Amino acid sequence: MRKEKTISLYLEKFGIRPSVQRIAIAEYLMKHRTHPTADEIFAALSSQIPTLSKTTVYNTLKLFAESGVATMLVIDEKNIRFDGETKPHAHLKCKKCGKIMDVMGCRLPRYRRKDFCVLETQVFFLGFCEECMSSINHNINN
Amino acid sequence: MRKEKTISLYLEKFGIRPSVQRIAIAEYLMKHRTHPTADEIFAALSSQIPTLSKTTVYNTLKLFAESGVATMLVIDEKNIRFDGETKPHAHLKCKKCGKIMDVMGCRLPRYRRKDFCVLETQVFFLGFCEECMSSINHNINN
DNA sequence: TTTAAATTTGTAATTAATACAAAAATGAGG
DNA sequence: CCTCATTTTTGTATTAATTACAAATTTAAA
Repeated sequence: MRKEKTISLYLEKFGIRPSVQRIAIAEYLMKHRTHPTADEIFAALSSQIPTLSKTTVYNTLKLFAESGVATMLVIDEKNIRFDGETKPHAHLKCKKCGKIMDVMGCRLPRYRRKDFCVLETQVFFLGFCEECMSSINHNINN
Repeated sequence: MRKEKTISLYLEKFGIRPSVQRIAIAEYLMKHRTHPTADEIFAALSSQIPTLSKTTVYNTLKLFAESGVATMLVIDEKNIRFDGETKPHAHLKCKKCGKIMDVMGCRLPRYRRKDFCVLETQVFFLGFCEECMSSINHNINN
């Protein structure tokens, strides 16, 4: 496939040797903008790659995060999530259903100080999504 | 002690009945601006309250977070941290030593959209603190 | 084809957090 | 001062995400 070739080249740009597993995980991250957990990625890919191991998924995601292919999102108290979009952007998180959404059009704050070297800025807006908001209203009326 | 009285009244304002354990945990959070984990709080208080149980610490911190006495900080991939300062403010986190520091003088971004109700905004600046930066420089020179 | 290095896999271990039920403390009424 | 219901605390057992580690497999180069 042409797509695999593209992802291979992309990974190589970050100094990562492409493998079937790494390509599949990278492709999953790019196609699904759901900020998946390692477990979700494992579940989604294990039919496609039956021998896939959960450890490989963990190792690969760690490698991706360290080399800049993906971002590690520490936003959910249960699991670590991963984001294939590496351009800086903010996130929305629903406090009820846990859904995480991208916010591309919001300028991130800047901060400088001499005794700290800022490399990355993360902005999370926590609240209620539309569906959960209406279900809360419904409950109040009962 | 007078301090306990003050903390009692503070907890009651949030609808929380004061108990020896709750007062001690609230006091710890106010005195120590280190964004401690449940385990750190447990370790620090168990000499003062020998019968203290880790479950109580977890329960109390959850109660505090739900009622607004403290903020739950999901910033570290290992543990949840808690912050007794509830005024909105940003945080710095060192990627090397894991230290978390407050940033009081940085305006948080605002974001509105009709299909989401923002209740809370979290801003994290990740990077290297002064000590870790100099240790990295030192390693490069070796 | 051989061999070393890199990658993947599976299992076991670790550990933060939660569930749950018993024990203890608290507070109101009598 | 008792009694009883409610709240809070405690300890143990469980859950589940992540990591450690070593064996197996794959890859790439000589």
